[in-house]
Amino acid sequence: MGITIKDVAKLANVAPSTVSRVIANNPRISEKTKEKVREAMRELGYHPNFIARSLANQSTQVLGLITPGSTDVFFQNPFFPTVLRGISEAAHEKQYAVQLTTGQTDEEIYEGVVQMVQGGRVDGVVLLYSRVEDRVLQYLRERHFPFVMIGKPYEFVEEITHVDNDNFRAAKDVTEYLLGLGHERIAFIGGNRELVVTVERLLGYEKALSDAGIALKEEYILYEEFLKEGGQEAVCELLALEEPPTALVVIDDLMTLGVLNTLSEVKVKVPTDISVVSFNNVLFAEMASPGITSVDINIFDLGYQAGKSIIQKVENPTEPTKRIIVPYNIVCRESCSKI
Amino acid sequence: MGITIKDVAKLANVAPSTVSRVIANNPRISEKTKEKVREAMRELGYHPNFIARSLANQSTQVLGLITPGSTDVFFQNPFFPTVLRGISEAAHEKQYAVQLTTGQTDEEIYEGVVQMVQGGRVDGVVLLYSRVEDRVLQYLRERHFPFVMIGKPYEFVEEITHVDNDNFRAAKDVTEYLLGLGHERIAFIGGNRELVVTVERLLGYEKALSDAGIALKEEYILYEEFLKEGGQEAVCELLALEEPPTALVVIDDLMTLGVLNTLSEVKVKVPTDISVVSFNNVLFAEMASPGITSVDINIFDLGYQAGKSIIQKVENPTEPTKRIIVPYNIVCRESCSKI
DNA sequence: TTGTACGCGTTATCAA
DNA sequence: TTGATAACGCGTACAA
Repeated sequence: MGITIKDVAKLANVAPSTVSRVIANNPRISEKTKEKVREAMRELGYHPNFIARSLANQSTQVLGLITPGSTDVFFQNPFFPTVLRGISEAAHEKQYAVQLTTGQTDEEIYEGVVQMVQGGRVDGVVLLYSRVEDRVLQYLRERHFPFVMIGKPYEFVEEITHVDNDNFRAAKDVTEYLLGLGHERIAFIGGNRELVVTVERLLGYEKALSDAGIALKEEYILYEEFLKEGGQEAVCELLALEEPPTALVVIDDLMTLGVLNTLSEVKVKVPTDISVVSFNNVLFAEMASPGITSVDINIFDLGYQAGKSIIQKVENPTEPTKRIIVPYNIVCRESCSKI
Repeated sequence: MGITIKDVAKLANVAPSTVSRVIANNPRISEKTKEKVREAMRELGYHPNFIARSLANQSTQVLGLITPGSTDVFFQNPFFPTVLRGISEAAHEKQYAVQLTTGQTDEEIYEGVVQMVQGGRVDGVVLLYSRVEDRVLQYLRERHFPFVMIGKPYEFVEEITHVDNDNFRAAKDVTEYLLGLGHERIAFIGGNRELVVTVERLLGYEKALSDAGIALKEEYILYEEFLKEGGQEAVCELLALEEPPTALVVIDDLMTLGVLNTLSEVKVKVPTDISVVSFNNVLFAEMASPGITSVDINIFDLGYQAGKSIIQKVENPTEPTKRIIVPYNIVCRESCSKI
């Protein structure tokens, strides 16, 4: 079908291997033949066949991205396109292509990863999430397949290259910010408790409270799905309490949107009646009314660093384990006030 | 490195070709040897190598997705993850993998497509947008490379398989809806005018007005970027008019978010002072306050159908050109009222 | 500096 | 029903 190295070789009157070397810009080829070969390539409109190259090289120049099961939820969150853009940019810089897993359920995704990996479709993968006892992670570790993770590993922190924020501190910071405003009844609305990010932020929240000498209340700690519906449910539960909180730490802007919605429905005013801080600072943190005070975790950078790291690892297998902490900063808007 | 067909063959005491046939479930192999081979595969944990298979087959089982240049804008819109999910699901059903282009600028994307296509990385591609005089489209057509498009082709409508809504009618419908509410001064806020979707919806808007005997006003037709900032700018311009509109047709929910924001800043009330209808019905059409009356274009289905179509085309090159029209429906919320 | 020959892991054709 | 053997397009030792 397509133009191959042989066609070029014939036209340029050289051996196929010479053409191959010209493509690789091998210094041991004379400038003269290089030019001759390049001319032939141009004339024929030659483009190297990646598949054949991959087979010969045992390397594909493709990165695999692994989303958590329940892709529908994950994709809905603006977090996803933003990390994707970050990874994509890093990939582009180094001429890597990017492939996605396609399953919906955990099982499908797992199968997809096995196919990607064992099928030799990708040189390395990036895990877009971190959860407790993850089968995919375990598999990748067992096979010693190159990967990096976005988020903090649940186990083997020292052995897994990962890109993360200091979520513990971030959560501690925002909780202290609320404490500083005079709040004492502060609730925490987390996501799925199997996600490490939930755990880390919860720990930060708890630390801030205990440092301040405030007892933790079990009924102030909720875990919901990473959706606006999650936020809605949480609010209902909290408002039903006999001593409802005066401030909320919500783990994700999307959930916060649900929170704000429900609050406005039941005529609870933000921030006068209740203060809210959130995480991720995606687009609608700004667009919501009131604007949401949110921790900007630099999602793009998370992706970009992860992309760079996995490529380094692929190209240099002896690359040491790394932990990259991306800075965060709190963006204050109108969702908090003194008590 | 990995386990190959040869290892399996050796263990099962058959020829490599036999193993290959077992994998393909070739009916001319006896059940007995099939079982023997499968046992060996299990024992060794064999997984077929896609790269080798691709080379032999001249087919990769990979679909390429092509985003428009200015990926940053495109990715911000919830439209993207949703189509992606649709395509992804179709791909998964047929065991296809999905690869993304990675460039930012038009030029980079174009180069990426050429690499994908000529490099033999993908069997077919889906264009996630439709614009006037698109270089990528032209390239794909010239090479007779299998592709489908989401949106209506600018040219050669009969020759390009595409998945689209009837945007003309949808825009006409919503405009007539506003007319029915008594509005006569209706403005249109479009996206980039090179995008076919902008053109189609504009035509629908114009038709509705002219059918109603209302003269078009040039100053009521604006083109902005597909971002909330676009919506903001548009509003400023419109409000500066000596006869500002009483209703707006906005081409995208994200822009509408900007519109609402700006309106609320300048204390113009929706829907009492001005009515707004929008398109796409993404998550925050519902979450905005007031809720946005928006045309649900079934984004997921757009993607799913496109995925199915490109796979059909790849697997059967003689497949006739198709045009798939995905139905839409108007979701009424609180952003419109009688004048 | 360049050419020859083989291997990468499959599939497919042709014999047996 | 199965086994040799030749592709698929490229990279690379080894030879020249």
